[in-house]
Amino acid sequence: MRKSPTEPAPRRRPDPATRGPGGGRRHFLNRELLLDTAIAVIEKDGHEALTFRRLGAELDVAPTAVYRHFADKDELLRALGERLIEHALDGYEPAPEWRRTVREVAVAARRAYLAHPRVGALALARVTSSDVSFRLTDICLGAFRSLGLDAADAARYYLALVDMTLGSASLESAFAALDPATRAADDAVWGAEFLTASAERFPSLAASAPYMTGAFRDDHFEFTLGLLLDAIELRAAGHA
Amino acid sequence: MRKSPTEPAPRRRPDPATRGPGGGRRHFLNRELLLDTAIAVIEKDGHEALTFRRLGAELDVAPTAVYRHFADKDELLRALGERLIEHALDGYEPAPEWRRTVREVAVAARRAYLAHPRVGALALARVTSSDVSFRLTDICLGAFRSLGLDAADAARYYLALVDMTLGSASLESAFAALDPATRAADDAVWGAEFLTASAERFPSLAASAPYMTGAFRDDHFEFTLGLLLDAIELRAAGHA
DNA sequence: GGCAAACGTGAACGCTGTTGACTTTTTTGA
DNA sequence: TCAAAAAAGTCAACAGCGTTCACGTTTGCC
Repeated sequence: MRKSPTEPAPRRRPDPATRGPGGGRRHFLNRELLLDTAIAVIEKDGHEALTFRRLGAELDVAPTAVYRHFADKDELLRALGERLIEHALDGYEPAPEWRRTVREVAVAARRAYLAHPRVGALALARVTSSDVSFRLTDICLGAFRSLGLDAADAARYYLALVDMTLGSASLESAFAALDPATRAADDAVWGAEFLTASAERFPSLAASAPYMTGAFRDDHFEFTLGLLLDAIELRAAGHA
Repeated sequence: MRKSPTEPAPRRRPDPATRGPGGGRRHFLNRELLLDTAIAVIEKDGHEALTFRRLGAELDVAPTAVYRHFADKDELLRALGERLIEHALDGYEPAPEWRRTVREVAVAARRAYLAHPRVGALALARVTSSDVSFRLTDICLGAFRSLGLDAADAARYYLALVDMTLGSASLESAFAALDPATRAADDAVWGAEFLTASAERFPSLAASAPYMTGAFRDDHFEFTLGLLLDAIELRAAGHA
């Protein structure tokens, strides 16, 4: 954060004799370029590779040039989330069936928010200024309204949907950053250890152990989402 | 990570003349003390305050002493999650009613995993070695089994429950680390802007805007959880 | 053409997790 | 009982990150 101008940081001035050239206005950097570069970096090397230094290297600029376009990293990440949503869902038209609409939006949004563990939280922290996001919210609320729910209930179910979608993305994104050895240990151990070790003490666990994998496949999220939509449909029917 | 011993780091040796005293075995540090200190730090100042230096300061030891007890920060965080679960749920006995059981476990687990955004992901990455966690998994699976579900279905619903619970914790934990001004901006803007600005373009959004807050209250998670449990109950009935 | 604004640069800061050699204390085994 | 090994804590330092601030260059405006 930039400090109050009344309190200059006690920092040694660079020796003018050794200071190199300034940058000047080159007029090729802009937010969109930075964001698209950030997306490419994440897709190639994961979200932990997204540093200012990396962005600078990719675009042949000083890392600090990024601060001319984004106040700080959180602002970069917020804008990143919005851009990913636009890429995925700009121009989206609702499907004829409400469930399909909500599913398509949620699955795509989750995929977008997988980019970085903080993106979901940042999306929730500030009302977006993006027309695409407004429109998607409107579409989902409209889908719930088509079930006969009033505005307050539609909002409540929408927030449940958001919590689940962004939560799943946040969790999986954090998981993806763990080192592969840490992650890989899981499946093998569930399979081996509990078929034999603790069947008497934990019988339900022993019986289900072979099936306790796959929490992060896309179709697993869609399964959970389907449960949520079942419940919403059930409750809406109860309102009628 | 400690490197292979075949490849010493090219680092300048400290001048023996200036090197002070080593630490010796004082036998008062242990994992439990470190974990409980970590918990206290997080509760007092939030998860970003949890650094090795902070732990060292709290216990009057060098920060690097922590490495004698935990291989790295991830291992500390994993152990932290397990300890929090033990605090919350050790000795838990299932309620007479399956929904209440699952709800009590999920709400308490979510509360534990709010400690740090990475704890949920770390919990998923490795099969726990904690009896408490095994037992809780067994209890939840047992609750689903009591609905007449088979072992594979019980596992699938359990994973949905885990995804939702840990996801919600991960998201909210990340949200909690944002600065208060970023967080506070949200509610005011939902209230003001959309009652007036875009009602024609986004009618459902405009109607629901006054209700679009409160995503992070505990009762909101319980509402979403209730939806999930409704759906599980409905699908279990379809199996009968 | 000169000045102000915009934007990029470079040096440096503060902070974090981490490494590896050293020191001190405790434990072990003969 | 003593010496050696093990355990555990210390210290100095590293690499890397986000960030700040002063400087330098380019562009746009009057």
